[in-house]
Amino acid sequence: MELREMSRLLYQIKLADQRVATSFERETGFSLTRYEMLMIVNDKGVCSQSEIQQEMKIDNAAITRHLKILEEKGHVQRERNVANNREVFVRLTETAARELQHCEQNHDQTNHLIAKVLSESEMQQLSALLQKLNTI
Amino acid sequence: MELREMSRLLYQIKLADQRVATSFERETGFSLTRYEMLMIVNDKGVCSQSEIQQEMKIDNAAITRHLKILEEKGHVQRERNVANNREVFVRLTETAARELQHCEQNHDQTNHLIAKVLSESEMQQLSALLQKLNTI
DNA sequence: TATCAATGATTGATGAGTCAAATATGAAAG
DNA sequence: CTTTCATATTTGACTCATCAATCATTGATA
Repeated sequence: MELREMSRLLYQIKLADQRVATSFERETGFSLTRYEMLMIVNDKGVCSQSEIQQEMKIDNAAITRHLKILEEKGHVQRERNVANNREVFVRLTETAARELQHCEQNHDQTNHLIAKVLSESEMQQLSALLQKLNTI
Repeated sequence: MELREMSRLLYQIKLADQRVATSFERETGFSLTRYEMLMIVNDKGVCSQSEIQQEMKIDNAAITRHLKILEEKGHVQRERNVANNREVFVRLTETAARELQHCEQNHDQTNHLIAKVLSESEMQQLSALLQKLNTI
């Protein structure tokens, strides 16, 4: 593949990301990144910021800043690990846990933005291709 | 598809975008967005900023700012359209045209970051899926 | 022809990410 | 013990996007 085609393909990824992220935010009220972050905390129960960082693969600075805002909004609680004061433990607040559940329940699977343009199997295809890309 | 899976998929797109864009920049010396912008100007010969905007589908403000920098770096020239002073005409400089050609020629197709993880047909598959996503 | 709406570009404020440097704590070794 | 190194988080400076507001120009119209 020529460089020109390559750049078109990569630029398509960028556009898709932008569109899809803003649609997600409009539909759920959470930014994609923060939703993902909250779900990770939810799955783990309690975890340190670097655990979140490892799962999300974004910069630590970004993690700190998101959590600061999520804390201000009352979505998470943070406290230093008494056994290791370097670490900060993060957990969901109950209101956030409830809110996320509602989000999940209200989510109309067939009517979701993406479901309108991609079938289930296409989504799986896409996921597999992206997974390969994410090994770069 | 459940909301949780959906958010994972969308987050994969975000990560892929980030990785791929930084790799592209490392390899070519141009940011993906600016490379795309320069190639569009190259294809069109001379064009107004709003033409670029329509092709790239990013905010006009971003266009203005990129072009300002590309002009400072000597990659493009800009001048008002005398027939319509609202418009700014953009064209590549000769040095930039040469530089882009070199870029294209030096591009090692088999060894490119993405070629290492995706076959040609997978790239086409990906492109088709993204095209659908970009109709949202 | 004076006004008003539409068009094209720009600017300012904000959000989300990066990297690099700073801080704070803990662990290990002389 | 105290120095030194590693780990975890935070902060600062920067880039690239967005939206909303502004400015300049053009064209239509009353």
